[in-house]
Amino acid sequence: MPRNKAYSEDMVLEKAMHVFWGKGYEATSLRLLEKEMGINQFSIYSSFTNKKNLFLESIRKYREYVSQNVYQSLLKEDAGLAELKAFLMEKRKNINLRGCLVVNTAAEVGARDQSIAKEVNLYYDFIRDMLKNVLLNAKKKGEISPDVDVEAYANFFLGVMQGLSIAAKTLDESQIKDFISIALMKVK
Amino acid sequence: MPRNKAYSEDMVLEKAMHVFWGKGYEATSLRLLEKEMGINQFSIYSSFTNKKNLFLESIRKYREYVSQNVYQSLLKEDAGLAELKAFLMEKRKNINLRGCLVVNTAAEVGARDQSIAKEVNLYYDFIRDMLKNVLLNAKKKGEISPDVDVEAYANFFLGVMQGLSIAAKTLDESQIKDFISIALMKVK
DNA sequence: ATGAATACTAAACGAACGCTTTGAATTAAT
DNA sequence: ATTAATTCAAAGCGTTCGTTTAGTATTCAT
Repeated sequence: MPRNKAYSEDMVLEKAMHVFWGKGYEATSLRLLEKEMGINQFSIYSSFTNKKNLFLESIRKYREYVSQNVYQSLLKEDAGLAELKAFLMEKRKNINLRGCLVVNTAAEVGARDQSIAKEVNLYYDFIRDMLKNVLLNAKKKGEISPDVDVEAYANFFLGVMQGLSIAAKTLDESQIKDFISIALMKVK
Repeated sequence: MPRNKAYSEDMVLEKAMHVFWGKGYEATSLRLLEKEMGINQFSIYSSFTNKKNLFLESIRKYREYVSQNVYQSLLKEDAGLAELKAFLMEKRKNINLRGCLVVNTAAEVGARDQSIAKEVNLYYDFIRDMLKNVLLNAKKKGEISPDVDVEAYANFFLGVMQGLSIAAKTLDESQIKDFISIALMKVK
């Protein structure tokens, strides 16, 4: 009986994610979302309840997005130190002025909103797990010493990536190169 | 002839800085500033022109504030590696949930507003210069090898501090300790 | 074809926004 | 005392905010 939706919720969600990524939570208005998502406010609310929930879903979508478009090489089952080095070295020249949606969110919203903070933590758990797997593989391959503390180094590179997201907005390419090169010297 | 101001512009500016530090630029309303600064909107505008200019002046004030309350040990003429280690190690337990005003600003506003971006850059020049001086002193004292690239390591620690500001909002103390400890390894 | 259910457009809601103006209160030199 | 300058509290400017409502269009089982 019902009429069919004229849009894909998944596709308009990805568009919303890009808007939040570029402008942040507060500065993104529903009028802009309406324009960029290509559907009107009624549809936004009927599909995503309200602005905050749309934002929360955008963060989840972002995790999916970066898995496929940013971290794909590090998420390969057997990715090791070589992949980590290649990733960071390539990242520093291909800097994204929008930084990282989750870092931006942590900075903007911080711990002020619990549901958002929770989503941020889930994202970092995901990145940390990925890094732990990479370091474990590096050990197996003999790329790093067998007595490297994997958990500690995962937290180190997580911190480096957080710094990199800010540095990408404020430093120039050669300064970022310094940062990455020295960070990579810490592990062997 | 004129009546005297009932408030100190410098003191209300510092109060404004703390509000922006805690809430960010967009989320801080003039009504809240009015309340926290203890003066009314007319006075805010007659002293600081408009919200954006008040924000710019708050960033400048922040530089002055951290010089006296955060980085004082590193700004001492002869501060070296020992001071840097002590600073980072102490910072990791005394984490500030507000993070760093300038990192928050970089994440929130990014390069969208030129006058704000310029103020952000000035702040990082200041931090980088401080770090360069620390590393130069460390060389003189023999705490690090004479062929350490001071410029590069200054950029490295700048990146670490940017990461630390985000980590302070998202990671727990032991994870931050991992980050800092490894960052400090092998500066020599 | 009809009826029930859902999707869509467009307009509008009250509240809050950044910002400006008004007018009375206060000051200090004349 | 008068006068000119300045401060301050309060109200109000037009705009935009997130959200909702009304009314119309579309779909599909009967």
